Amino acid sequence: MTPTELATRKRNSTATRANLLDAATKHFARQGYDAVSLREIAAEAGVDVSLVSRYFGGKEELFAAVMDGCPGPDRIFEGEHADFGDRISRMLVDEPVVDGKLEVISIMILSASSVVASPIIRRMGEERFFGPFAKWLGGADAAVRAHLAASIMKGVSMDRLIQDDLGLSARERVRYRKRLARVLQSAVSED
Amino acid sequence: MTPTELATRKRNSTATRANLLDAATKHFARQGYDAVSLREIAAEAGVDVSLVSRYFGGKEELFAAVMDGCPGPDRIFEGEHADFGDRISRMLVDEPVVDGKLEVISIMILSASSVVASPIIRRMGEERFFGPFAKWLGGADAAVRAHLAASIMKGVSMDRLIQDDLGLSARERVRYRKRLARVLQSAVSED
DNA sequence: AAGTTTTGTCAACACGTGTTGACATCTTGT
DNA sequence: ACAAGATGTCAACACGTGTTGACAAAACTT
Repeated sequence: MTPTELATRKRNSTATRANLLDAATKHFARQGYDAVSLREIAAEAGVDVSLVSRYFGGKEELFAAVMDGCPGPDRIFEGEHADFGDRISRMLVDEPVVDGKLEVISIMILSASSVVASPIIRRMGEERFFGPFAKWLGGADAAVRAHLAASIMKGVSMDRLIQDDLGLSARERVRYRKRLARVLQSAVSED
Repeated sequence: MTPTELATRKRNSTATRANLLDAATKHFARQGYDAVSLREIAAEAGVDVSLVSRYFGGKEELFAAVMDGCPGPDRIFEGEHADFGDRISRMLVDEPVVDGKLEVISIMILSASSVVASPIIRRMGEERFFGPFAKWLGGADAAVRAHLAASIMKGVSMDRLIQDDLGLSARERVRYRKRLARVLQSAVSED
């Protein structure tokens, strides 16, 4: 199957599979596991619902595939350790929270209440998030520092999901961000 | 209606209303708005589902009533400002997260993804949480400091909801708590 | 060009949901 | 004691869900 065929074919299983995955990622990041119906996802991808079960096995496996494809901490935390607080606070407060690098956090937050998504989140979070994050941090108590920083990040993201402007004025938001930068840096600092 | 009657009557509307409210609070704090069915709540209260609609009007109004009855920040933050970080960190890390004073936070977290519960949370959170919290804190930038501290509290609570032991050993958890205390105190400090 | 496999659509299913109205039973006032 | 109102149960409803199997059309193989 040549690249040309990949683009010109009317029917293309790998392409629709990818479309399904993209649509699922988008919707899960906005509404969470339970609130999203497979029909919404399929409609967004432009295909029938039944293809989800055919290609992924079911809703649960689709969710696992989405989590698997999300950007890991290596893509999120790249940069200097000294800049951590400043860099992440800008990302958390200024960037859109439902797509881009923060997508995976949104999904974790909005799907935490689901009995079926929760175990997947716990497993993936440990394997692909806390583990690499702690390793990236290094030093003493790396796991503790990673978990605390991750908790703070989730909290801020959640408040932005509930209310995008955090219920603060633009001027207040700047002060919020600066304060958050200091707090995050302190959370991961080795002393 | 004498107190004796209140206890001896087989049928007591105010009592069943209270039972319904208690059961709803308990279940919403454990599973969130969407995941809980009215039949579960009614079964826990020992009555039929239809009474929910009769007494509260519907699921949405029941949720609003639950949020209304939850302990406010006055019950959560009572104490000295200098002890804030230490006190709250103990509460967040050591106490059970699904009942007691933290119930309202659990409900906010687990129901944030619901399209119907989210507006109620936003409204109640502002009226009965951030507002009083900021007033309790006092000083410059009180709203900013309150929001940041609340974000951190939610993040930690969420991680405990996903995994009660935070995925840490008992020894690590102690260090996590100490670090969290410092971070929280720094979040609300006035300088 | 015919036959076979892949890819997508459609209809139906079994289930659970919140809500509603009719009915039964307890409680109270006269 | 009897009627009236309050309180609770039951059955059904309309709807949306994830999943499954039969069928149609496209794409590939020979």
